[in-house]
Amino acid sequence: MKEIKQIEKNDSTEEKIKQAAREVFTQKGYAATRTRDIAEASGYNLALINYYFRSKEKLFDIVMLEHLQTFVHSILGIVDDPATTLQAKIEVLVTHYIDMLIKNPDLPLFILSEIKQDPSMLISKVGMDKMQHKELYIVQQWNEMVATRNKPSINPAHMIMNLVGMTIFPFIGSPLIRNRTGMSIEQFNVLMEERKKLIPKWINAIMNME
Amino acid sequence: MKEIKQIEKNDSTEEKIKQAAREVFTQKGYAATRTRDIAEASGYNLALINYYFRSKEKLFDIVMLEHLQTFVHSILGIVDDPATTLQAKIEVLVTHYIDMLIKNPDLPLFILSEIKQDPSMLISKVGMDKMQHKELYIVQQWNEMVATRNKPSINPAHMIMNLVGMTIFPFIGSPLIRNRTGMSIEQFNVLMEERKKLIPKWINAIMNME
DNA sequence: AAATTATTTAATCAAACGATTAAATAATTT
DNA sequence: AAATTATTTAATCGTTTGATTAAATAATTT
Repeated sequence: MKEIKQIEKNDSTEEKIKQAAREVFTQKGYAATRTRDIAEASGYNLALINYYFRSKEKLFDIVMLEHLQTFVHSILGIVDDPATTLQAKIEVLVTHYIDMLIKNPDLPLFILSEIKQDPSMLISKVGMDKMQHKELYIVQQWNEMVATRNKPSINPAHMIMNLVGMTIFPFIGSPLIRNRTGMSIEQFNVLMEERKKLIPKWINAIMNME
Repeated sequence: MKEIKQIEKNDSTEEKIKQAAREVFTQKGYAATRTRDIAEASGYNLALINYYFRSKEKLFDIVMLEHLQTFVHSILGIVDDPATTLQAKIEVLVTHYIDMLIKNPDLPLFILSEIKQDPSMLISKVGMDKMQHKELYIVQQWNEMVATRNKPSINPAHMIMNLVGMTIFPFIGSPLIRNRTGMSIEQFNVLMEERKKLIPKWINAIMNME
């Protein structure tokens, strides 16, 4: 056994600081986060934060890197699976992301805000340019679908925006939505659970219209 | 004529500072914006900024207030018009918002980020709780529609999220989308122009499915 | 031309913030 | 028990930042 001292990997001090940093950064954004906030949230002190991670920016880079990996993670496995239909892929994707977003509702706004501040991060801090042209199986399936379908063609970019927008936007707009409607987080999450099944149907309806 | 000295209202120094503040705040957010940035962007100096607006926060409040008014503005006029059909209202709304977002692509991410930081702003800094229960005409039209339609009913909240998500999300995700696809802003805007006509159709297809 | 107002200059303050350091103490390992 | 490692304490440094001030200059009005 390698794990004798630390029962769980996230029991180490370094990991606990990283966890705290993740929470604070994700909730407040880089600029509004003070290193002292992270110290307080972690239960350790300022000196130790810098002892482990050298600087605020280095700690942020690590947090952001892991976040982006969380986001990209397992997408490829879903999207590149020859065993599932296009329809099934959409269902799995939406379910997967809504589950993740219910657990991490701040993630989209945080990531999109920081990317906007520094889009070069996508290629510098993450090797996100690797799978650029990988000829994913889902692309092939998409092309087959639009070919065998005798409807006016739709720009795939539109459908991706629709799919991602319908899935992610409610979480980005959640504070506003909840404020306006008086919805609780629980009620909101019930709606999100409903959307797991609804969004694929809606995408389907859009594809088969006219 | 009241406007002899200043040909345009936005020729005054106060207005030019406010404009600069709007640009910087909207692009970088409150926390990442330094008062010195606003001074530089306005062409005036730090002392004058504080001379006119007392503090960074006061200036921010004004900017945010005007932004929220921009967002809410004319919605009521569209949504509460008894002369137009529900379908027509959706078309006008989408067109109106996409036009506005092409001119102000940073607005949604900025507003939603700052609202998230301080949701109480919606009622404190803006009188956004006035038109709370105003029994808008569009609500009546919606109820009529779902009544005369013999399809399974959909929670209106879902449809609003879909409509707003499909309209606004592309602008929020624009930096990421453009980075991934290599799209230029012009190409992106062409897509957004297309969506003016497409989104109402998609909403329609969703409403009439099953 | 004189008076008033707008804007700049430059210096400065106080507080906040990222970061470092050295020494003290606690916890763990050997 | 001794040695090593982890963490705290507390002080401090240098910089940034929001904000203020007083005096000088420019622009506008009277």
